[in-house]
Parts: sequence; structure tokens; C-alpha cells
Amino acid sequence: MVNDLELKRKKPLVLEVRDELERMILGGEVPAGERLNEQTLAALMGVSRAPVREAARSLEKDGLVTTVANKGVYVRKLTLDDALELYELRAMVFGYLCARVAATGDDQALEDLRSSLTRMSEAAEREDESTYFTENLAFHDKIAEAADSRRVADLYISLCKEVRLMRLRVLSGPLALEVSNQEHEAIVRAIESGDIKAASRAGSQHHLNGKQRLLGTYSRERGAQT
Amino acid sequence: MVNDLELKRKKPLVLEVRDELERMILGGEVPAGERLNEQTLAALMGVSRAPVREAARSLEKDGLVTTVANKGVYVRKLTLDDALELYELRAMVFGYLCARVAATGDDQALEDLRSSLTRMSEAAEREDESTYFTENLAFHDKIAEAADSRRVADLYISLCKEVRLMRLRVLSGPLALEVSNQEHEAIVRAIESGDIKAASRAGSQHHLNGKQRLLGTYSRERGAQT
DNA sequence: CAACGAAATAATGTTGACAATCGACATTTA
DNA sequence: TAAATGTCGATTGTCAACATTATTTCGTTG
Repeated sequence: MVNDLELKRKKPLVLEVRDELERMILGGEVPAGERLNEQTLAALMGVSRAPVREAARSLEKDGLVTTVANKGVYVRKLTLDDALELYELRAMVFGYLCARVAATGDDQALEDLRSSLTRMSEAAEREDESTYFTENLAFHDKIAEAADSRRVADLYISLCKEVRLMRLRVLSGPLALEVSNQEHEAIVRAIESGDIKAASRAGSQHHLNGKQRLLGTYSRERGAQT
Repeated sequence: MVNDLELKRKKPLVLEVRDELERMILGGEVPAGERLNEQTLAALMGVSRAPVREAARSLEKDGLVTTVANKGVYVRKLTLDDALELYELRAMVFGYLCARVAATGDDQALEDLRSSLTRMSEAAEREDESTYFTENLAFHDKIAEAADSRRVADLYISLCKEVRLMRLRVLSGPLALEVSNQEHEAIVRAIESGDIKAASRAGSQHHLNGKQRLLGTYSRERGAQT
């Protein structure tokens, strides 16, 4: 439930609202294409409309919603083509990030990545998709951070959130987790070796493979439909 | 029949403010790092603070300003490293856009690009840097539009604005214009041929060359400085 | 005289009310 | 009947006032 962001807040009000809205959107509580009513949401959270507006603008910055003048903000609806483009763009950006990490050679970051790798491996063996999912996000975030490029890292994180709008489950089934983590390991190896081009390739390829998995999922669903 | 003047007058207030602020920032009227005072600007433009805030958020979306909680919005200040990263990111994205244009094969777009090319060539011969500058922007925008990918095109346009924050004049001198336009022609040729990879390479290389020109400018300035 | 702290100041954050705008529905007219 | 127009309701856009936070100033104290 979304009721009452209590008064004992420590974070700025706008962030509270923003996080709540983001959770609702990415969690699928509000379907794609749905309009977000300012005053309704403001009343629900017990705040005024201004912070809701600010939060909506913030979400727009991340591509989660679109604003139509005099009409309101709508949860962004992605077509399959949009998603495929996002995958390609994200693949490029991630390749760039991996290359930068390989170039800097941050030992601490590498250690973190390694431990993240083992946690994912364990989750994959247990077929614990939920844990794998969150740890997977953390792994990618860590690479983004280690690349030491605020601007590009923010873009990458934003792109990942956008992709999540489609609420795809391409990472389901024990095999998918295993394959995905092998790609992660390839990325870390390339970074460790300091081979910039290899790191870029491994990073890009990881998301491009995700795109192929997505296409596979869709054609399978289409085949199973009717 | 549509009356342009009336449309301009009826343009939403927020856009009015946004464009004015963008003009002031990109035009260099307000220096980088400067704080934008909400009520001062509101009073200056004869509006309330709300539209100024909205406009500021919009500019933040494009990376022209940064917002610090409880302190205000500041004109983004780019370090040389930031700019170099932006050049690389922009090069990737532009390569992607060029590849897409090559893949779609839009004849109308190609014709527009060709005519833009000749206009730039003429401006280069006249050493008319101002005209070349605006036509150059239009050329790149056209490619972004023709790529038929709203999301990526917006990102690219946004990146170009960000780069302009540094107010660099890498495109000065008759030779620079000539060289730049040769790269443009290479891009169009690659697109015409339908060679996707060549188009991607040509597009990326164009901005990467720009990065090198920027580095050259800086080292020259550093050399002349002391 | 330097250093610390509290009050004054100025800015942003937040609020509720009002105005402008858009879509839907009803009414009129050819 | 159907097209055009007028009205109504709902929602966003805008505004001025208040609350909170950060900074600066200035007086006190060691």
C-alpha cells in the first residue's frame, strides 16, 4: 500500500515520492500507458501536488514516464521495437563502461565484482531467481560505478530502468541464469586482463545476448499463443 | 490557416522560460558554475517561481544544469575529462544513428542531407563560420531524425547541447570547416551505399576526430599560456 | 586575537487556492 | 440525421504565502 509517508522523514520529500512512484511503476502496480493523477497521488501519499510534480519530472528524466501538456503524465509504454533499440543502446553504453573499468584497473572494484559473481553463481545453483535478479542489478551497478564516469553511469542505470518497464522475464529457468553468469564471468576476466577491447566486446555482447534471449522469448510466446 | 505569431504567443509559459534560459546558458550569458536564482529569474521574466522551477528541471534533463537540494540549480561546469567522455559517448551514439539511417534507406532524408552538405560546403568556402555552425547542427539533427528512434535521437541532441556548454570553438579556421565537411560527406556516402558498418564507423569517427581537434586546441592553449 | 556559536538573512521546499485548458456531452441548426 | 457549437466537469498550469534549510554575520568567550 502507498498510504502515509510518515512525518519522520529523513530524506527529502520529493525523493520519497519519487522512489514510491518508481517502485509502483517498476513493480507493475500501475500498468503501462496508465495516467498518473497528480492530486490523487498527492492525496494518497499525504503531500501536496508540487512534490508529486517534481517526482514525475524526475521519472521523466529517466524515461519511465512521458508528460503531455495539459493532460498529465503517463507510464511509458514500450513497443517491442523500442525495447530492442534500448537493448542495443544499452549494450553500447555498457561496453564503454566495461572498457573504462578495464582501463582504470581498480583492484577493490574487481574484488567486489568477483564476490558478486560467486553470490550469483550460488543463487543460480539454488535456482533462486529473485536473489539472482537483485544481485545481477548490483553487479551491473558496480561496473557502472567503477567506470568513474558519473554521466555515462547515470545514463546506463537509467537505460536499465527503462528496459524494466516491459516487465520481461528473460532471466527465467535455471539454464538462463547459468548462461547469464558465464557472460558475467567473461566480462570480469576481460577486465582483469586489462584488455580494453575485449572488455568492451564482452560487455556489449552480454546485453546483445539478452536481446536475442528477448527475441526468443517473444517468438516462443507468439508460437504458444492462441 | 495557422498564424505563426499567435502560436508563438500561445506557447506554454514553461517553454518560453526554458528556451530563454537555454539561450542564456548556451549563449554564455551566464557563466558555467553560476547559480540560477529562482526568484531573481522569475522577477526578471515577469512570471512566478513555479514555471522557472519547471524549466530548470527540464534543463536538468538535458544535462545543462545540476540541482543541489536546498541550495539551488547551477549551470553545469564541465572539466576537460568530462568533455572527452561526452565526445566518446556521443561518437558511439552518433555511429548507432548513422547505422540506422543506412539500414532504413530513406531517400527523402538522403536528399535533405545532400543539400545540407552543399550549403555547408558553400559556407566553408565563404569562411562563414556562423552559417556553417547552424547548418552543421541541422545536419546532425537530420540524421538523428532520420534514424527513426525517438529515444536515441533525443539522447544525441541532448549530448550535443551538453558539449556546447564548454563553449569550445574547435570549428574555427577555414581548414577545420573543410575537414569537418569532408567527414560529413564520408558519412553520407556510407549511408547511401547502405553499408551499415561503414556508416557506423564514419559517424563515430566524425566525433572522435572532433575529440582529437579538441585535445589539440587545449594543448595548444596550454602551450601558449605560460 | 582566534574560535566557537547563536541569531539574522536569504534561498529553496512545500502548501493550498485560483486560472487556463482540454475532452466529453448536450444542444442547436441545416 | 449529422455536423457545428456551446457548456460543463475534470485536470494541469500558475501563483503568492508559509515552512524549512543553508549560509552569513556578529557577538561572546577562551
